[in-house]
Amino acid sequence: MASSGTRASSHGASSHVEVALPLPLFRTFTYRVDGPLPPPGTRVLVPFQRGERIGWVVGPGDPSGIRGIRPILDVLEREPSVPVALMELARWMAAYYVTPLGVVLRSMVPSVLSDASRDHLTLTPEGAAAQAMGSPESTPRARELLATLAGRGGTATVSALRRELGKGSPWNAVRELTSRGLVEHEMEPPRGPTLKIRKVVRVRHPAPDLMERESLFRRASRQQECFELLETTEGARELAILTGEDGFSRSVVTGLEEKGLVVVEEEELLRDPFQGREAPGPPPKFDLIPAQAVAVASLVAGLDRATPAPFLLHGITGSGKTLVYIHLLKEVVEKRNCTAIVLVPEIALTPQTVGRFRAWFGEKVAVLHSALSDGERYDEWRQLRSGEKRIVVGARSALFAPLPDLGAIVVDEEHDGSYKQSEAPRYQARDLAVLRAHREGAVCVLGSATPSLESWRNAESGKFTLLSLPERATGASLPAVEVVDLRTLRKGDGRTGRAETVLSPRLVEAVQTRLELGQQGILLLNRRGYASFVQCRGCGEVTECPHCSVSLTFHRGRKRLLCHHCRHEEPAPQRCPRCGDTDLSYRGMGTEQVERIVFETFPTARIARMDVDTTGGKWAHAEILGRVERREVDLLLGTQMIAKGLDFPNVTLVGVINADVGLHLPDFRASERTFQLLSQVAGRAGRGALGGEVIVQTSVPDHYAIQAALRHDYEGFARRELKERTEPRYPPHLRLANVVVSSPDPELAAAGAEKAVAWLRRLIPAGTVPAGTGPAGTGPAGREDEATHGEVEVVGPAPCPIERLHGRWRWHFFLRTPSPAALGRLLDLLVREHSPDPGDVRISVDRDPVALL
DNA sequence: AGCACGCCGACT
DNA sequence: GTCGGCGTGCTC
Repeated sequence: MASSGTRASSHGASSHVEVALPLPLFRTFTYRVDGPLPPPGTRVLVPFQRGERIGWVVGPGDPSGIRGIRPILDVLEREPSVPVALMELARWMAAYYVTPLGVVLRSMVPSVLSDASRDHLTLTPEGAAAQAMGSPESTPRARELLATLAGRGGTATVSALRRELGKGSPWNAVRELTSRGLVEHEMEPPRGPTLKIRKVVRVRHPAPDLMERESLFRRASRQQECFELLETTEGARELAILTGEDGFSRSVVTGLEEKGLVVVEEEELLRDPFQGREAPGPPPKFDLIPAQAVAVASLVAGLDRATPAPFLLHGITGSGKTLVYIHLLKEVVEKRNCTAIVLVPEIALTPQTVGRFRAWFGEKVAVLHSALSDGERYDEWRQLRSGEKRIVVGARSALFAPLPDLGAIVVDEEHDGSYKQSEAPRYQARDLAVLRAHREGAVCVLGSATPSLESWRNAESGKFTLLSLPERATGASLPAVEVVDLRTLRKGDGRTGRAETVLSPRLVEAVQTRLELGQQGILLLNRRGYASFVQCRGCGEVTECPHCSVSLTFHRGRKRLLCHHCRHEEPAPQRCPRCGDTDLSYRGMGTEQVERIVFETFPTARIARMDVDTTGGKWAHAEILGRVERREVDLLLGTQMIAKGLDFPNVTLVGVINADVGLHLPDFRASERTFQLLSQVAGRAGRGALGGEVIVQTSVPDHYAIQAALRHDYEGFARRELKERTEPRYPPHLRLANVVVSSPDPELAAAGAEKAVAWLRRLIPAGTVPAGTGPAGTGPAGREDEATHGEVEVVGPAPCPIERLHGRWRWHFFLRTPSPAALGRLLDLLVREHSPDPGDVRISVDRDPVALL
């Protein structure tokens, strides 16, 4: 589609384009194009150094002053994979998140579209012979390569060999060996997007008449049967079915082909990720309650504005936010024939959520789920681009869906940390949703029971329009929340693990009641594994990860110690590795241990545990929830992944085993996250007619985050938390960037951070008023032109809270400012102009960080 | 990132 | 003398 047909307007002569490559280079490259100029957003194959790479055309190129311009090798698509609107968004992201444009573009398209070419090496017979004789005339490096290649069965990619050989480029050896005819070097063309194909046998027309049949088939009765079967199935049937279930051999089909009666065609198949999964039922017949109707009316009115202000939909758990979204989407998709994006946290992409959208919008919905294969993802993406599917439901990256005529963007659970990408480009999808909607004139709704303080403040300042759903749609009230003070359970005995300190008498009683009534309960503990550290009682030694400065978590099921950061694992020790003592204590209780204790306490209860360790398989997650839904489970136990979006009316009890996990982390958002988690999980209770209660166990019952959660008092929490963040000042009162300097060498990391800080401080004029002393409530400055570096304050450097990660030592510092423009300029200078000391020192910038660990 | 070029210590 | 270690600079 969109074949504008004006490609003949090229001036005949060759011209140039600017190409962005997905490499850590803050610049673009100019290439010559012979033929029509591909428009911005088009993927092209270009020669780069000694290889080929995929990049995106980002605009016309200027060849003046550049020597050795090379021509592009191929235009990879007729229609840009990145439409104009998204290209502009990409440029904004590149600048704001200080990331190369090509890296941003790569993150916007399905991964199959940016898969680069690969060099293949194959051992020739001569090469195999030479290798067998030790190849004395080769250089050592070439000999090594020859042996490695032989070890891999005679063929491998250069990058695989480089990994195995380590140290330095293998290309000298490759050239030496190819010139002597010992290996063959082939460039595999970049794999285009793969389409799933099925073979279909189709009757050719016109079909033979009866007379002809007589002579055609004669004694070929199987051919005749096969042909006649085809005629009864509208002239076509899948080859695999004919040769499978129908029992015809392939030679029968071949015979028909040779007689010219049928053709075997390849047909493109769309992979449907929900194929064979539960078919969505008919839409539930819910009427909107008044508050929902008001919200829908405001949103629909927004559709009529050219650039509607973003909406914050603050609705308590169970208030029916999803139904509000659905009514908005119906208006957008059905009445106005526009398209829409629905972002949800990854974990909420269960059949339960997805099913609701599919029930209302059926085949118009594309679902982008992390469990999709690359091919499935690509298929969904194509159908969105073509306009065949009008709604996308997906995690973070679904924001970049190439939808024409965008009408609305919904960000559900907008406070959720998973909207922030933790690798480059480190974007915040919620913020980009607001931006994309604004630029495309679409309505943006951010929904949550516990909005992020950033969004709450935007609502208070009038930048966002606040919509409230203060009551549950079913009329049910929020469950009563009760606190159990863990300190009173542990008098004089600090040991954990004893059943009565894990499950208080009060919680045991409440569970018991549920079991007797045939109702269900949810138990939350936000800590995986059995014990978060193993300590020797003799010498106090705690086993740490060899690559990270964190303790290893004991996983009892696997009898191993795991690092939750780098996935290092080792066998669980029988004795202390330092002093040999066999008296080891397992401290820091996790879900595995709670599962054991719950089982011992309630031997007849049917228990399911859900955390990343039990949800390995593609659908394991959905399977566990399915069992809960069918009431095959009495108690669901798990980490935070059970706190979101679940809607089971028979769940009448929520128990929080230990609310303090995470509350004392060195992160300014620790309280906010605790409040959100408690509020979300409490919202799982009493969603049906049966009512519900919540029991929260904690050692700090007076903490304001816990107190506010008890009272379901979001606004009270927000007021208090905003005050807590004024001294010292933290977002949302100002903007933050976290700069991490890392190296395998601790000295280099520290020195690198010091050097970067010194470099930045030289740019910041002395004596200017530092950020943070201005009047409270100063919003993100719109005074772009006046922005000076002086408005930015450097805090640090210091070692990161986790000093060592993946074998690298890490130091970090903050940049704080009320002026995003000033911060952006300073960061841009840092990545472009500042060069770290020699050695393996890396600097990474995280703008608007969500977690400082 | 990935590659080439260039300049210094321990091996054929 | 060479191999290859790493620092430096470039990639259209």
